[in-house]
Amino acid sequence: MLKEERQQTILNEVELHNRILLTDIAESLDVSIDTVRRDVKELDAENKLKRVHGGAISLGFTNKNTRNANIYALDDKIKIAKKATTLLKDGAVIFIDGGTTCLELVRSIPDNLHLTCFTISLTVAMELSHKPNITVISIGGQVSKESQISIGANAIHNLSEIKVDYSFIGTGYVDAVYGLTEFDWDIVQIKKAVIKASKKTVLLSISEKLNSQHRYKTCDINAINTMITELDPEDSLLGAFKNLDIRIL
Amino acid sequence: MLKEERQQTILNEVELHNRILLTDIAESLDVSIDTVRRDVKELDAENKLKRVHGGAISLGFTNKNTRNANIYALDDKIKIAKKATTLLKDGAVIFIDGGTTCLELVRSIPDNLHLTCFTISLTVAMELSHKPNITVISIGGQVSKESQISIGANAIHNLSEIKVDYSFIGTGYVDAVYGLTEFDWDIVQIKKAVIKASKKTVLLSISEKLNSQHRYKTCDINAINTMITELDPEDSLLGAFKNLDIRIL
DNA sequence: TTTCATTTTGCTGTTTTTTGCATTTTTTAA
DNA sequence: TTAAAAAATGCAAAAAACAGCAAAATGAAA
Repeated sequence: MLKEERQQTILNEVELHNRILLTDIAESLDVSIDTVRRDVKELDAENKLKRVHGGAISLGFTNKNTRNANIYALDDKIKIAKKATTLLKDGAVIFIDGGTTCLELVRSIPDNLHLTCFTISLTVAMELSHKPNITVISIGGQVSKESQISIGANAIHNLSEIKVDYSFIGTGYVDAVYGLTEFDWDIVQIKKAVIKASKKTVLLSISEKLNSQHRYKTCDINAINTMITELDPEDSLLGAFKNLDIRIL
Repeated sequence: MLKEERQQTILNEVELHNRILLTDIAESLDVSIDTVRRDVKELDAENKLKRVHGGAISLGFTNKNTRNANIYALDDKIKIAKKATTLLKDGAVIFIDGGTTCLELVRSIPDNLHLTCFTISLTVAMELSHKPNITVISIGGQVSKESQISIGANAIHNLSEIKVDYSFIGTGYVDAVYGLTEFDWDIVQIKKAVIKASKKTVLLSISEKLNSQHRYKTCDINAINTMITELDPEDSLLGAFKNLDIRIL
């Protein structure tokens, strides 16, 4: 077998599976592991793949890392945000949660819309304040170091005194059976308060979060009036949510 | 499983759910917790995520917007901030105003100091939340578009229910005779509430603002306990403040 | 075909990396 | 303050990488 041919095979495998093990390749090509190692070393030098301990991975796979510098799955989140803006009516009073998806919603709000927006998120409040025609009201409270949102009794109390037309919330995990769940107890408490303070609740979630769950429960899935993902409403992934009393966008 | 692959999975989970537990990851990837811990340590060193006790959180959440590009008279403000930190005692409960000088104060707070900080400023709250050992409480209210601080009746009411050891405030204009004045009516109202909520009030102001005044009055100069400028306390520019009941730093 | 220089390959022993475990120290939360 | 959880530390086994070497393959020229 020619060296060129062998290296091409290695590249193929890498592109196909995003990663390979040197031992696997050596076995399947029936050459010594040293040969494969040297091949991979060369291919790495030619920037055809990335050499790692024990194998190699495709460049496309690692480049994801640099895109992470911005926002994970940004395209999907923009798609969701766009759909969510269709629910916004001029003059409405709404609540917007923290998180990157909700931040995209803020950025997608048309400039001509007059809104009153409540939020617990410092980042969202900041972004909203740059928008014209929007009255921003921040809900005070202890600031969570991780997520930079107001949590705790004070925030919950403040929420108990308002009633918004729509709330747009994210979630850590969502499942058709187990409902909305979170990693963090405090976050669950605040989200419960948000839902209670809303006439209608809209869940924004990328499809990757569907069918996942965690420790603490925010609410049953039917506490949500509308669910928005980046998928087409008819997508089979949303099947489990179809027969529930939820509007899917 | 390759190390790179594992780390990519960890990053994915972090980006997806904003935070993860090391134990969860260890279980789902079927590796020891030590391995996950080391991975997260590396990823943190590469600034791909933020390592926290027990897990990791996404940078998207905590990433500070480094658009604090050109602050006017930054050197002076840093000087003032440094002086102000000498007033901070471990365990104190303080209020920090908005504005760039106060922001520098936040940045100057030593990491070993334990403080409870109230603020009406979104920016200050954000910056404070990156500091260890500091409990941050944001005062909610309508968000002023210009200054990104909470104003209005709600914010004032919230302030009426607290009493802090020290408040560190800025001002638009300050004069030995006319006291602290502002351009903006709403700001004056909120500052009055802040002063009322403080045992002691510290004014941070660059010397350029001395001997200037404007339309609306916040308070008389003797409502201030300590005034800090970038000047030497003996500087002749501070002469007009010398004979008043103010400590000058 | 033979010869000879060059490249490629596989093997050996050594070094480095990775990983899991046990123990100690630190952090966190009650 | 104390008890539990997590992090740090040191260690050892296993896997992989490396370096050097010699055999094998290749290719060009005689």
